[in-house]
Amino acid sequence: MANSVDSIYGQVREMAANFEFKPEERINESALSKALGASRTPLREALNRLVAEGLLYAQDGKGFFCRSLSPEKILHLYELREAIETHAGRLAVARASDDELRELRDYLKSSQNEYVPGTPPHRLAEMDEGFHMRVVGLAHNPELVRALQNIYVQIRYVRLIAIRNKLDLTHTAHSGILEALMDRNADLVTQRLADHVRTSNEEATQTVRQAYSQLYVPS
Amino acid sequence: MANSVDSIYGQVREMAANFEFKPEERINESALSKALGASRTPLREALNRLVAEGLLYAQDGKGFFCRSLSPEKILHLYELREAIETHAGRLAVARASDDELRELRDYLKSSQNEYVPGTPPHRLAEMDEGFHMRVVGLAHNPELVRALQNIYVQIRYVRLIAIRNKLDLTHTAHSGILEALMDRNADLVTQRLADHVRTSNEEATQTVRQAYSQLYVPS
DNA sequence: GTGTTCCAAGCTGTATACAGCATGTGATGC
DNA sequence: GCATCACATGCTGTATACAGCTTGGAACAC
Repeated sequence: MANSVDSIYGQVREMAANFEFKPEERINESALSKALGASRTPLREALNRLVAEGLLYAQDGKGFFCRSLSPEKILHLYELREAIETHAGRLAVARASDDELRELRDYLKSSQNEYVPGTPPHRLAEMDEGFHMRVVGLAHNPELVRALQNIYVQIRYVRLIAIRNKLDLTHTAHSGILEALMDRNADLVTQRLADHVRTSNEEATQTVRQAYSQLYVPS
Repeated sequence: MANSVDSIYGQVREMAANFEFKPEERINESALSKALGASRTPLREALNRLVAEGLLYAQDGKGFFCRSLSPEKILHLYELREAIETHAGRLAVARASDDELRELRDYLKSSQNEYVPGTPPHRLAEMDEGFHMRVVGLAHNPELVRALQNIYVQIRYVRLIAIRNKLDLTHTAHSGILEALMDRNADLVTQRLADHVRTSNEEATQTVRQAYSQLYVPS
């Protein structure tokens, strides 16, 4: 598994997630493969995986292109996220052991002192993602985790921008979700997750809208 | 888009969905590429897409293998399906136009006379899938559709076996879902979709369990 | 008969070659 | 100045070559 395709796949996936390719930009296979120290063959295999994941798209005869993020697409991804996370929350209430919930509490506690101004955004996003992935992990369902990971990769870039200045709110929301989980209150877990995801969605959508407006309104 | 990779991808996807490869079977690239009239290069690109979709998996140095379906995996996929379909149902209540709902009603009506003994299972599965995809389409969210399509491909084989003799029940359930949609009753839509998916899940899980037991109990 | 070793056949993973098409540039006509 | 067209460059899509590894089986020892 430490072969070339997997390695390239991971690297290009990160590049695509972070929009190191511009939206709609064509990916030059020769240049990228050279930059990654491989030939076009394994690169193209990795690119095809990323097409299947929705991070890139392919046009016959033209090559591979970076996806773009419209406000609508962000909305759609967040709706899918809400569907998965709320359902996972319900399952977690039924399936998570007390030990697992205590681990989640410890994770939240240990990250509490990092939810302060000065923490770099990528770290904030990482902690946020870490919490959510752990919650969904408590549903003991790898397919839910898998689907959610795919979404997070796609929205990571926007979250990274939108997450600034939301420190307290995020941590408070997470604490509320944990509390509802420990109370084994499925309805409350669902509601709080839904509220939290919707809030994030509004921030993210607004972020993309602003980015769009900046594109079309020259300075 | 009518190039070799896309064509091969579609064909191999069907083969994998229908388990024309046996679970855990290694895929012989040379043989398959010859059978499809192409070389190994585009075949491998298609196979990598299918790995990303979860229909196959890859082991470094060993090649590509067909997935297997355990009862647990079926359960997990159906839980994901329930999460997506119920959430889509709620959105559909808010977003579907009256015209769209009438189209759904007409679709259901036109397929009614095919829900009878004698209709081939693949046709039944197709109609069932058609109804569900249309419902989710009413949410006006391509990401939900996309995620669900991925699930349907993975469970199609099991549904094909489990669907026999469930004719009336399926159609009745669909009618109930349509009715709740036309009443714009989100809670009822959610509940009926959840019930319907869970029933299917139980049938599918039982099907796989039986297949498993047949594997290990020699005749 | 059973377990082990070794080998050959065959397969995978990657690089490279090449035909054909897309694209941008410069020349040309108006 | 502007649009158009032709062309050359460069890129994609696919086939093929080949090194290295996996694997199944034969030979062999016990």
